[in-house]
Amino acid sequence: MRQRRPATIPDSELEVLKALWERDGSSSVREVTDVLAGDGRELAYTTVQTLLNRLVEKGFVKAEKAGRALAYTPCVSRDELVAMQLDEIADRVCEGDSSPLVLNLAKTAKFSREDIDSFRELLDELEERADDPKGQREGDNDARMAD
Amino acid sequence: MRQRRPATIPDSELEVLKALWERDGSSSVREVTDVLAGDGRELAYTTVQTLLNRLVEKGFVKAEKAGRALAYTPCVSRDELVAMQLDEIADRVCEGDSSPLVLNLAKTAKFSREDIDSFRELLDELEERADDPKGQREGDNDARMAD
DNA sequence: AGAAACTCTGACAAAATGTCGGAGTTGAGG
DNA sequence: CCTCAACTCCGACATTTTGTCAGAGTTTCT
Repeated sequence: MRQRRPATIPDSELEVLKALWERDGSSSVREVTDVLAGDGRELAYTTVQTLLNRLVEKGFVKAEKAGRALAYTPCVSRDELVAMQLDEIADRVCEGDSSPLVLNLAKTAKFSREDIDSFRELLDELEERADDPKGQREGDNDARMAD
Repeated sequence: MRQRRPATIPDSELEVLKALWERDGSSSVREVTDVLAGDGRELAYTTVQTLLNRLVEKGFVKAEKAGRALAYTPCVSRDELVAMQLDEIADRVCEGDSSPLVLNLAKTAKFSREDIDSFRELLDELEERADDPKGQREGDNDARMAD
């Protein structure tokens, strides 16, 4: 039985997931291990493997047979993970209401002019959507990989 | 040694913290226990006490002598906790950049017309501030970061 | 003082985390 | 075909964190 995705990923697992994002497409245990090593994070091969498998159990990563070994691929983009985490917070702390999150975030974070502009656009879009509930656009998954 | 505030509060502790928020001002162990019981969460007195003390260790709650017993008071408001959590996510998942959070949040969450309007206002304010980097002091920040 | 009521300290089992060692498998070389 | 080195997979294990208390201490009331 698939373990429900716990919006809380432990540090070590997150590092591994990031390594997967850092590379493109799927990776083998060895490759991930190397990426981490390159990042100054020296971990035993088996350790990485365990972390990778835990990520699979939790549904964040998918493993497929690729020749002799398994190839691991992230199931969630950074954006999706963020979305989950935010949802989790809204649920746990704010009884599911996410508006407080946005307000809070906007208040404390420091944004650039660009950011502000994107938000404006987003708001326009949201308003339209509110006017026209039928026009729900779904498929624009733009997973942005800053870094 | 004071445990650094881990932006991650376990469920049971969160429930207790919520109970504290639910009441006003400070509360005794007994009172919190009662609030929880009233919420259908039946916990032994000592259990509540432990949770309360852990919250104190973690810096989310403050305990002061009040007569024979200790009076527990939340050190962080719901909003502050939310802010911390958001910060944590930005740090862990987005290398400290919080804009993705807002974008994501805005995209998935469902907002009312009012919400959208408040955001617009907020953006206006932010933009002004960005134009005039010199001193807009908003004194409504009562973030008590004790030790 | 004695009983009641309430608080505080220490304990404990179960689950989550961080990190591997060693068995099993497979292609290359003798 | 057999052996060796390389690599993968299956647990294992020590800590830490979480969830929950029982029993010792202490203060108040009568």
